[in-house]
Amino acid sequence: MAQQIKARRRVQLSRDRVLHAAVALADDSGIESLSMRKLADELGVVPMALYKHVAHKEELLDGMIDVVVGEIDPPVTGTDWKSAVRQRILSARRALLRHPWASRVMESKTVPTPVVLEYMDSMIGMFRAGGFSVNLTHHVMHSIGSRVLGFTQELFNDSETARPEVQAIMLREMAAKYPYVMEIAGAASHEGESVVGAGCDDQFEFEFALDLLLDGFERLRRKQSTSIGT
Amino acid sequence: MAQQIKARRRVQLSRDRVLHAAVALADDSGIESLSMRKLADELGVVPMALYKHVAHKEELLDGMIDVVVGEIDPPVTGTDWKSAVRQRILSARRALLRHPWASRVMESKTVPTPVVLEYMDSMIGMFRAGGFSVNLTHHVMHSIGSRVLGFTQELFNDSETARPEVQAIMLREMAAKYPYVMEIAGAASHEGESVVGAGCDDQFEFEFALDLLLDGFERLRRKQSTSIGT
DNA sequence: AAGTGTAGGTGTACGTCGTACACTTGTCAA
DNA sequence: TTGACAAGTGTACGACGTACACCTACACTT
Repeated sequence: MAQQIKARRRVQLSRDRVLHAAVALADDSGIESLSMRKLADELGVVPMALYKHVAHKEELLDGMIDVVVGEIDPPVTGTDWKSAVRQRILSARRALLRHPWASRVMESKTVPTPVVLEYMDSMIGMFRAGGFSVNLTHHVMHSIGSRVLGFTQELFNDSETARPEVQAIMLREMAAKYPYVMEIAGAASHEGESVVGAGCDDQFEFEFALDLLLDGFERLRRKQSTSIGT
Repeated sequence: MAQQIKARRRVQLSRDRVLHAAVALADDSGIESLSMRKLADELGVVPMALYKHVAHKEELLDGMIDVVVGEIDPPVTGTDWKSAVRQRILSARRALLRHPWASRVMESKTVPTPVVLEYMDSMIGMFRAGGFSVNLTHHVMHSIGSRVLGFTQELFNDSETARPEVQAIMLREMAAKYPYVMEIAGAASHEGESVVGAGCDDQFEFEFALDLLLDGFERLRRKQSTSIGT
């Protein structure tokens, strides 16, 4: 009784409530008009209250991305790699269409969150399971590029490298959690001194995907009598 | 003499100088730390002086994009469509690598500038000249997607439609300046009431490109003994 | 029942941002 | 010489992210 009268000062804030409110707000007012102050307003709380649940706005954005990525369906099982990958990518697309700001926010990030890495890892796993070699999978992931989400480009940018020892520890951790990601990263960077990244030739990857598309175009051009090529 | 002593209060500002200074600043401090005030500083001028040359920050960003797009080489002539397109896209890529902020800024725009439209138009023209039908060209442009620049997706978003009469005039103007763009836009929207856009099935386009890639992947997977598929 | 540590919400304040608006100045045509 | 007009200035305002000190209510011990 007494408890009920004192009652919660609303529903009680939580990281999750903050994140979901932020996503909703961005969905219908646009990401550029999402401010800590408006978000706080929406939650019936003073701006600084949010900082008990997220360290700063950047972290809020990270969390929002994780919410979106969390909406992507897990891989379907019991089919060939192709339709499994296809369905997954279409599910990702649906999530991004629901939250049009998301791809832009992702593109502005340099370091992926664990949730994003997890998604990437399982995506890579689908190709590996489908019989793709490590190298081929690597190129193929680059080809898909923004189709897989939009952040493939510079997954590992080595600009903010920690001290080697720390890096080694992180590496071991990562290898445990994201085996497929590491497999690819490792294959690409055997000779380089930096353990991650830097071994991947961006230019090559770009042209690989470009030529894949151009070859496809040429094939279509040559038989332009199908319904699609009219 | 007297003129020389009075002398220019620096080199004299101009829209061009403003734009290029902005590009330079974004290039080496990042787009998110580019402010009107810092830009003014850089130019040895008070912030409000900039507003005599650009209406607001949005227009500054538009101008900056135009500068970047202006750096893309014109189409080479006297080859087959494929290598012409290839070289052009690689040139676009070089421009975007020089200005990493550009693709992100483009993605945040809903309406393309004339310079961008001009680029698109000439790109489309290359496919048409290469023997691609209007429809096929349309799909192919979508496939290339972010590879062509990053703003293909919703070139014509019909959210901010003007009154029909105005629209008709604009349409005629556009048809004169960007014939290839209009050809494609027209083909895609014959039945819809809105004259531009809305007649293009985004989902279809997405799957078209996706399948093109997946088919290419499958071909590669089946003969994984080449140097690339190891 | 009284005390106390702590997680969660508050209030105030600062520096930065974009830009409205009123002003000065420097240049050139008449 | 005048005076119009384009270019640069100065001041000011509201919105933003967030540091920092504070308060408050509950979960514990004792």
